Amino acid sequence: MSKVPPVLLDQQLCFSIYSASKKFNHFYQSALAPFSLTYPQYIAMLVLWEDAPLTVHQLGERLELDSGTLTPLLKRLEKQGWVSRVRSQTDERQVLIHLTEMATAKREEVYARIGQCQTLLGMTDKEIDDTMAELATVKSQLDTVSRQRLITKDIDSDN
Amino acid sequence: MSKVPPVLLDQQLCFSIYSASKKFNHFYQSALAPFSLTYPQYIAMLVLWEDAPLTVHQLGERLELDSGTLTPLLKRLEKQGWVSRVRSQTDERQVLIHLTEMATAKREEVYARIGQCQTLLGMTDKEIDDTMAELATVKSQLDTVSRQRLITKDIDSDN
DNA sequence: TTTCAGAATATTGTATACAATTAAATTGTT
DNA sequence: AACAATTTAATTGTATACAATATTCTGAAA
Repeated sequence: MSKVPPVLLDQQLCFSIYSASKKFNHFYQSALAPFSLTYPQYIAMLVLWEDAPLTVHQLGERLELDSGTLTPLLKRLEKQGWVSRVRSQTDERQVLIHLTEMATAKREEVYARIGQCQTLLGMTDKEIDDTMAELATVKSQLDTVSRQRLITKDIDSDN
Repeated sequence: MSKVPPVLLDQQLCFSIYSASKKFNHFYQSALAPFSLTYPQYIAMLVLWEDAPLTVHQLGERLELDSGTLTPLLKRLEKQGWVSRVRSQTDERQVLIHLTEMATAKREEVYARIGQCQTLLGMTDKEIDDTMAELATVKSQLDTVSRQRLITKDIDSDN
């Protein structure tokens, strides 16, 4: 009975976003190649440059990543000399992520590189703000829906 | 000398997109849990429902994924009964991905589920179109820039 | 036809992601 | 103090991504 409309990949907002996300990844990954930073490593550094030291948990809240992702990522950043991981004295459950001197020294250089990337992108501040505003709408919808004990099977019943 | 403006995570379009992409992933992943499809598996099925059979290469062009990602993904889809992978008779380099009967049978059911997801998202067609249009702009910029033999180190020189 | 450049897929290695579990430390309650 | 509940990181297992390489096959040129 039920004749449901076809779902075309090219009309899916999710794929649009998925694809854009991957392209941005590559873009920054190559722009940051001189620093040997992957994109997730780069955004971790951004947060740390804003606010270090931070616990793994605090960093994870900003990046929306959990320790399963962050622990190995931070170990790699440590091995490459960007951060140090230090057990907190006051609460031994926590690990504090500190910037190294190298990280502090390279901050401006990375900022400058990112500035160039933004220039290359060639979007006006307004275009960027508008796009981010639309994405914020999408994200808040997704959060709301996810929180609402998602879709129950029985909505399907048009058979 | 050079005082470069700080780079704040929350003002980065890339992070906005990265974050939205992950949320969409979870959203569809849970919506499609009854079918045991991950998000990348789901978009692969979408393309196949449009056009099967397709070679790995053709599928990869639509999804912007290479064989390094697709080969194992398709093996998992095969194991779960969604597709069959068949060496082409006419060109033995190629592997044709066919839909199984189960996949054909479940198509409408999945389409219906996605329809519900779109309803839950609560965005108008116009909002979705507008957002996708803005993302298309971003993506074409990223493509252009990437194609242009990317950023040379010397642009940095403001020291 | 032999050879060889190019094409298609698979494989290897590295790095995310994230659910689920574990382990250790802390807090709250009695 | 004792101990259950919670919190924080780390670990385990599965699934993407993607660069780089290997393998096999095809088609074109010599």
